[in-house]
Amino acid sequence: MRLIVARCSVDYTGRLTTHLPEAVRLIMLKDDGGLSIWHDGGSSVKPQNWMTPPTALEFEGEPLERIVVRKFAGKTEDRLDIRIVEVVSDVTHDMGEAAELEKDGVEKHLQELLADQPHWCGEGFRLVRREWPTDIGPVDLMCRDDADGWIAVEIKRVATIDAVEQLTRYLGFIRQDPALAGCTGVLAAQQIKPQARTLAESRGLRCVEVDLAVLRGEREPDLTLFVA
Amino acid sequence: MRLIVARCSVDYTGRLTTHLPEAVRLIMLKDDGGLSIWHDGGSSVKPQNWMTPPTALEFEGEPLERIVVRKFAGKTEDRLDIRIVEVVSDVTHDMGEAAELEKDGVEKHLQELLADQPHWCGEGFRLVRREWPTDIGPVDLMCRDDADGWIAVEIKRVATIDAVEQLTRYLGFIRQDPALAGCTGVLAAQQIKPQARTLAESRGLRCVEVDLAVLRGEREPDLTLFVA
DNA sequence: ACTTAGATTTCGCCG
DNA sequence: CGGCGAAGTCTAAGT
Repeated sequence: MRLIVARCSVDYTGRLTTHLPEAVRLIMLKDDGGLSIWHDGGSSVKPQNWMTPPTALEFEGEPLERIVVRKFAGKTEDRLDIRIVEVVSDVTHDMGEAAELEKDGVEKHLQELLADQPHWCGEGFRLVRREWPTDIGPVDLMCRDDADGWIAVEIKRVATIDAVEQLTRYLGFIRQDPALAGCTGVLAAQQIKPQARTLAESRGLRCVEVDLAVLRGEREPDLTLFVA
Repeated sequence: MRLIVARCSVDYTGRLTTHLPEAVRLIMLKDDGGLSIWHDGGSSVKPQNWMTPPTALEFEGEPLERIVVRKFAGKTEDRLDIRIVEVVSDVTHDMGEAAELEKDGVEKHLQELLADQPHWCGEGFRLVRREWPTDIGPVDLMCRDDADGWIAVEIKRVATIDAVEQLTRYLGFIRQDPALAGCTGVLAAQQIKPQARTLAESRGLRCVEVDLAVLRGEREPDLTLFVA
């Protein structure tokens, strides 16, 4: 990884056009051709300008006066033009092997756990299939209950009004099939916003709050959940 | 801005849990308390871990052995624990005044261009007003056609299902006015996702794809657009 | 302060 | 490779 601290101005043309006036900035150059430009002010997590690989880099001048980064995204060319007035620092570090981030607790895990134990979504539920396709995208789970009724389940980490709208849309398409005309909906989430719950119930959709630790068998279910 | 290159491992707990095994990484510390952690592999534009300001930073050891970053987001604490095995480099640069990014070509510009040339949204369209107010927010454009019919236009750079929902909500409120009960809807965008088109057409909303370069008069319109 | 919508969103999965 | 949905989305604007 090469880190250049330099007084520079930057112009980008591609999906849009941007300009950065002259200032001291950090230019981060990765081995794969990725590049990002940073300043102390502004966003902490998003660069002022960037280019994702694959890129073609061009260095001009000694000392460095200009870096041109090109990328061919479809039919249009993306181009980043860095004009360097003064190089403050220019160092390269070998960071060795890649070390990937291990994540735990995202929506996918929740879906896997509920697919294995669909009874947490409703008593007697059994899984028919995950990612049940509709014309406007897949429903997370399609289940049937003791009475062989169909239930579409939408899973979220945090369920907002958008999740209710999403499930409603799915049901609209699912019910066009006469065999599934009686399909009902369940919204399952670690957390359900009060407004989402209100809207869901007004539309006849059931809401279920699930606990990741309970699904994993790491904790006993809270009995009050069954009373509520 | 402080740039630390160090062999370290990182643990994050907050909205989820992540772990980064030991490797050489760049730790970018901004003056406002923002922090991000980078490695040569992986994404070019997104850090492996980060914390947005406001944060509370704690430095331990001389030489540096540990950095703990804390953030209080509501009732839960976000925490980033950086264990440093070896500091390779540790430099600080003063980058001076902020220099903001000037952008051109985002959704707002598309709206300005279509307001000037509403006929791209539909034949014979003329603009009544931009940002036509409704109870739940303004519609991008309100137009009338040759037959004096009303048309609400929602503009997006990329139109997804959300854009269809948004236009549908607006129309629901607009049509409450008896004078506008017959108002129809048009979704205008540089790019319309297939599912958004499907949903829009199932609701009787027209879809129009527009070309920024054509709107600016920089390019001739593609005649096939009129045939389709 | 909180909500809503845009973003050069980025990222990952699945067709 | 393209479409689609999630993201520790982030961020800016409006209320």
